[in-house]
Amino acid sequence: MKKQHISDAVIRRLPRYYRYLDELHSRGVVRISSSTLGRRMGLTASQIRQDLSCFGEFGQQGYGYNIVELRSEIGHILGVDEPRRLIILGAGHLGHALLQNFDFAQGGFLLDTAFDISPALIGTEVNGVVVRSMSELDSYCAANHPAVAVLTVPKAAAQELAEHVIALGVRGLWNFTNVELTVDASIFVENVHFADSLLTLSYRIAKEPAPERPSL
Amino acid sequence: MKKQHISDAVIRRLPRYYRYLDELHSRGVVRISSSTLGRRMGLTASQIRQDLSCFGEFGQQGYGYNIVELRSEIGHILGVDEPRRLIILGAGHLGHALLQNFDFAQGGFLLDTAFDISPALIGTEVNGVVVRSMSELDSYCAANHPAVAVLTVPKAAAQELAEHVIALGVRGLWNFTNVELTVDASIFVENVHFADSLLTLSYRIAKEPAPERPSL
DNA sequence: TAGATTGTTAATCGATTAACAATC
DNA sequence: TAGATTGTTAATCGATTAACAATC
Repeated sequence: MKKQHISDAVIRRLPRYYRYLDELHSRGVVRISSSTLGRRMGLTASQIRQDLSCFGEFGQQGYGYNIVELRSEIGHILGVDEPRRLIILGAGHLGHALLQNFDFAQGGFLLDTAFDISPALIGTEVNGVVVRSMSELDSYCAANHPAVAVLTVPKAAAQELAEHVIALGVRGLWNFTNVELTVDASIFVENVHFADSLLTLSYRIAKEPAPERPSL
Repeated sequence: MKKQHISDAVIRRLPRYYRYLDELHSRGVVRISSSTLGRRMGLTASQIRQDLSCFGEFGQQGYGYNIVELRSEIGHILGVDEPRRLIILGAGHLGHALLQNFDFAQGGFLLDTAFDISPALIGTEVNGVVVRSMSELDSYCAANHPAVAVLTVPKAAAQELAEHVIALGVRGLWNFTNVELTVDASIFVENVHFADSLLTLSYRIAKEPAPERPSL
């Protein structure tokens, strides 16, 4: 039975399912039951069935789930088949690394432009994406209506730039800066806080005594 | 009252507290109550007091929390005052970006070496950190006992390399590759799955109809 | 002192797990 | 058909919120 409200916990598991089904598919697996998938992913079969039931009925009694079909359904739920335009703000080391390594198209995003203020970067092309001057940002947005902006600028520039692109119609921010952005509730913000992530690792290591190390 | 088991939800809020208290401190704020902090961070006062009470009693009735003191207590809980050695595996675009932008020392990590297999990178120095050949990995670990390895290698190399450094005594993995690592339960893995993160943004945008755009 | 705010206990809410009838 | 496995309802567990006595 389709649900009205989907919890954050469920939403965050969807990409994992998507990724894992992809891998199973590439290994030639055709179908899978919730119990097998659960065992493999470290989840309970109940949880998987509950999660999926938020969005519809994708399985078949006695058979399980067809992998290609379920993967495509989840992709649809995640919106990968509705291409949306995305821009990168800041083509420094991190922005550059994303341009080089990350497959935006696979997530359903169209990317053709990054923006920066550095004269050394403006006009260069990375992996088929042109770096333009921030001064062209307004006209680009007016013409292309990007839905998402990636914030890979210095911390100090983040809040102001975020407000600027929101005014230009951007609906979601992928925030790599180490600041808590303050924006209207209608704007979607997904934070990638490296420092926070590493500190959780630090905590776990600090808490757990080191196991006996076999003498080297 | 100190708690035995700390939930994951609490652990993930600690770095946020730490970061926010830092910001308040740098703005010259000396003390704060749980209700004010909650309002600012979008949490309830109850939750903050519950979270902190897992680790001890850091406040004072009628006064609230001293910011410098609380920040230092949380830093201690997170283990930032117990320096631990860290290595970067893979000095490509992403590893390079981390070397350039990320302050490992602030999280209590000592970093002096990255490893790569590319002859073009081996021997170069980035931000004071030397890139060495993977062939030196074993002897480096035997001599320096790094606690954490950052995985910024291609997907295909991740699992094998993870197992290798675990055998060399590494206790935590900061995994930037888009694979689910399979390792012993005693090893701490913190995943930074860019694709998963962006897909949650995609989902939210796909689900919520675009608001009326003021005509441009 | 009086007001403010803590740490903690109790109540509520939501998410996960278990159970099972339906059915492929 | 018989066995397997779904989707869903009910039970359990855990996390968040509310309430309040203690006390600075």
